[in-house]
Amino acid sequence: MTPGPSRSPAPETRDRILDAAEGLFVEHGFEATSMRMITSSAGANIAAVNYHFGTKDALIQEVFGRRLTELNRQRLAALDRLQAEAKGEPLKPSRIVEAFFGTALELAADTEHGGHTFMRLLGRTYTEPNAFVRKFMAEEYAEVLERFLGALYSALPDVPREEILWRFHFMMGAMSYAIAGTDSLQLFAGSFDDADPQRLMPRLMSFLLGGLRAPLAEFAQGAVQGGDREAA
Amino acid sequence: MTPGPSRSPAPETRDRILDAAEGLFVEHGFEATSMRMITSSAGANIAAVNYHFGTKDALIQEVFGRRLTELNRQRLAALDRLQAEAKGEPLKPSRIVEAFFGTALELAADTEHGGHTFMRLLGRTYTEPNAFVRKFMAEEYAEVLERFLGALYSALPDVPREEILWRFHFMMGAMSYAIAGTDSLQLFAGSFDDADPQRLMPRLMSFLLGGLRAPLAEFAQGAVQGGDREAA
DNA sequence: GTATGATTCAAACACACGTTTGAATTGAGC
DNA sequence: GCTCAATTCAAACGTGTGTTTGAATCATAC
Repeated sequence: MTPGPSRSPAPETRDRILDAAEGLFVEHGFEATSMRMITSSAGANIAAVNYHFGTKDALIQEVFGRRLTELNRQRLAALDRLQAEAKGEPLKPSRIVEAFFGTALELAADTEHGGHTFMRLLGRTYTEPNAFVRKFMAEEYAEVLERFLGALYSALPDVPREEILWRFHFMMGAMSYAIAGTDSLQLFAGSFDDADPQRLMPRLMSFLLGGLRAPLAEFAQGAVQGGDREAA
Repeated sequence: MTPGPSRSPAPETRDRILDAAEGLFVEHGFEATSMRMITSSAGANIAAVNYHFGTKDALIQEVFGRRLTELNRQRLAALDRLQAEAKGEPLKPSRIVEAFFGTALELAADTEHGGHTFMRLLGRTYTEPNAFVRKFMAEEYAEVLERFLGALYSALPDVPREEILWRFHFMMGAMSYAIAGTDSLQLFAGSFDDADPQRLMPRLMSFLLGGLRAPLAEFAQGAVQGGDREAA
């Protein structure tokens, strides 16, 4: 039962289901997207999803897996390239940030092959409550985060590691919202005519680097008066 | 049917349901939280929620309404105070940002009366797919965003309004993730021992102001080379 | 052409969902 | 003590969920 494709090259039903699921997950969320919505949108039978993937959770995992693995592979490749070019010299923090977030933004700018759709989904999923999804994401990110945080630690030896960690967290939030929140929540009513992903890249990069370079906060209570140490 | 409380002062069942719902929504999300989970957690009968609120959507709306209205009232009061003190002088952008985000961070630092729980929920909800929730949030935020963005436009007359809009968007993302993502996604494995909300405030503020002040990006394609104009 | 494995299909499974019902219980005002 | 409205309760409503079944169809190899 649930034999799985043994040696056939590319049955297209499987991919149609993945594409349909990806789009519907973005639009309605995981829980609110039913298997019947997915299969009918993909023009497949309801039983097809269990035949090809087993369970709904496994389908979710596969929706992420096929894109996230590749994204993180590219991120690591970009970091490898940087470190190879540097030949032992310390890396510029801005280049590290570009390798991580720029790679993601390039995927988000791809509106033709579903990259944009996926990045919207990914952005929302960082705060997804579903335990299964969380666990999967953590595993998928473990190596990448270790490598990039390590690179930043080396590039900024004078900045406390905890500060770097927090700022990386802040940066991920800014990027995720920039991508996921633009067209989903119309809080900023009618104002994002210029949601062109091509233009998002330089805008966001400038903001991220500004935040990374901000003076380190002192732990005075109340209003923040930034110190004069520069973080980056 | 569904008479609603007409003139009684404070039946406690209603509040127990709201508190239980708030906590469960944070933990599992809206869709994955059932009425039975809520009422059993609140020690109430399953029918109580429909008696007091009518529908699940109305309950969700009330969970947000009771806290978000107050938060935004405080934000506007803080801006009023700033503008009164300035007596016509232009406001410092950093003060405007503090009025908006600092007020929210203070609520997030309140772990005793559920403020922290609520802010985690709020952060995730900015990207919530549910159409009903989105519409409600947009209405609830309309006035506050108009006032604060207007204040920033006046404080930064030389910066294109679209840039200010984007940076505000980025800032909201950084804050939301900082609050919502800390304990939900353990991407940064085991590293956030120091998740003390009191310390989050100065850290995040420094980052946000750094991003706001970052040089404006030029729209060169490819890697970002920030211009030399300062945004704030 | 027939055998074999992969895939599709209509139908049903048991279960959980949000909501409703109508009777019981409570509590204050007279 | 009685009245009457507010509230609680057990039970059921109809519907949609993820998943499973077993037969039908398809495609390939011999």
